[in-house]
Amino acid sequence: MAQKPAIPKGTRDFLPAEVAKRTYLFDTIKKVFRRYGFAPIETPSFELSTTLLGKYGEEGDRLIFRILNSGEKMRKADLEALAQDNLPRFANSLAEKALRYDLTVPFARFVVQHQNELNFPFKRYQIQPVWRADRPQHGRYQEFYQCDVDVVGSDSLLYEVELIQIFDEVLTNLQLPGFVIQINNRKILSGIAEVCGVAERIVDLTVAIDKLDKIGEQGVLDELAQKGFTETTLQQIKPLFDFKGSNTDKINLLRNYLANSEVGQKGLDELTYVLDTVAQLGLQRGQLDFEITLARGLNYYTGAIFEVKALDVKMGSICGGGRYDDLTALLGLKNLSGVGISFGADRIYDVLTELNLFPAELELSLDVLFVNFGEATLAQNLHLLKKTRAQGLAAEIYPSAAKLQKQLKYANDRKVRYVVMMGEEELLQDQLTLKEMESGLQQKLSQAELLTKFEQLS
RNA sequence: GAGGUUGUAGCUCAGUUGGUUAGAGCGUCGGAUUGUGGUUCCGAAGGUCGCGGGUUCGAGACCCGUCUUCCUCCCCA
Repeated sequence: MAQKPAIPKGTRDFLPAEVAKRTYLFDTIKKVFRRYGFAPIETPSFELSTTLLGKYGEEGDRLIFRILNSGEKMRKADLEALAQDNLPRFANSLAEKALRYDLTVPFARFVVQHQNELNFPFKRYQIQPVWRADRPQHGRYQEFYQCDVDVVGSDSLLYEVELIQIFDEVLTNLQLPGFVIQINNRKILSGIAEVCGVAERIVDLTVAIDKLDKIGEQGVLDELAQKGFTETTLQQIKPLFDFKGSNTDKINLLRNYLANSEVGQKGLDELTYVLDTVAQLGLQRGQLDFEITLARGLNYYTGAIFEVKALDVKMGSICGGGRYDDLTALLGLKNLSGVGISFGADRIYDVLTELNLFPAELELSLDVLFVNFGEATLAQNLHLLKKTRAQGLAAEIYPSAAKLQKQLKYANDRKVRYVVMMGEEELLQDQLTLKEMESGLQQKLSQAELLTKFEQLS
């Protein structure tokens, strides 16, 4: 009966010390977002299933958490579909709502719905949890926060540049020592598919190429062969494996390789512009790499694709993003291009923890503790406590006149900076004892002197 | 969704081929004569051995199921 309570797999509780770190992380991110002119919005944690389904590809649909219909709505269950073993249709009839899978699709819905209330280009940021019915692993959770910035209503490549600057600024501000911002362009990938004569199979092609790092050239070829790509196609793909060197080297090789692909050339133009502009402006700690094999990213990307990886840690991508030209069209609003990126807060948290990069002062939760010496001195302590709080310091008084030893141990555990001791001894001399916990030094002060000192702190 | 792996006090882990009241370190709490923490000394509390079945005279150890952990795929932040 009295079983130990538990939480679902892939979810976590956050203790005060963890929340302090997460707040620091979110605040650092928000500060940069605001500086680039983005304003926050929020959307519901669950959407209508029809809004989400079909936007993330087949795999994506599988990972969407569905919310079971309740009450009378359960009667809507499509038993016929079940009888026919059509599980997807049956599932849809059981759940007309679902937890959001990311923040981009709900944002697209938001834009379509509020198009007449928004000014374009519309720049928004959004920091909220998302849910995925994934199998948990290191750095993969079923509930995690994404921090998204997106612009819709402009196809200007200046926004690609701006978003790269945001990657660089946020991660630099978080003191991350090294990270690579990988960039590619969906149009280049389309060009490759076109040149190889498999334009309609771009997804299978790019998904396989994306694994080059992991499974090697032969692995990629094997996977493609297995998926039914012909030997001729494989031969046309092979040269790509040798496209190495600097960003410009790779672009030059592709210029030639994609000579007969209009869309491919367009992709290279876009990429070149972005790379050149960023190079002129310079980055702080980030390194911007054109990665031909970068193909991931959801199906709805149409232009630039981004992915960021932290150096020296075993962790998947910590950020992602890209341009999507047709996402709002799926929801009924055409000709509205958008581009955006997402910071994976929980993964970044894990990286910062592993590299020990959180500022130490985040642990300080209480500035001042007043020792409780009992009824006789309580009123005067409470008044001084009130004045201390009025100065903006976090202060409290111990709830009972426990032994001094215990009260100081509490102060120590709470990592309190100062302890004020104002008992009968001190009050007789119209003084108090201020103890600085870290050094252990104590001094006698008047109440006025104490408040003057505190004023300088806050 | 596929395959593998893990689960013993709050935490990190011991626990011999199944055999008496399941242990340690750390942490927590209490104490070491009057108002001084982080170091030391003494003491105490705390475990349905993830959960549910089964095998056995007997199971923390073996079997099955289930949940969870971590890993490899798939996919992704």
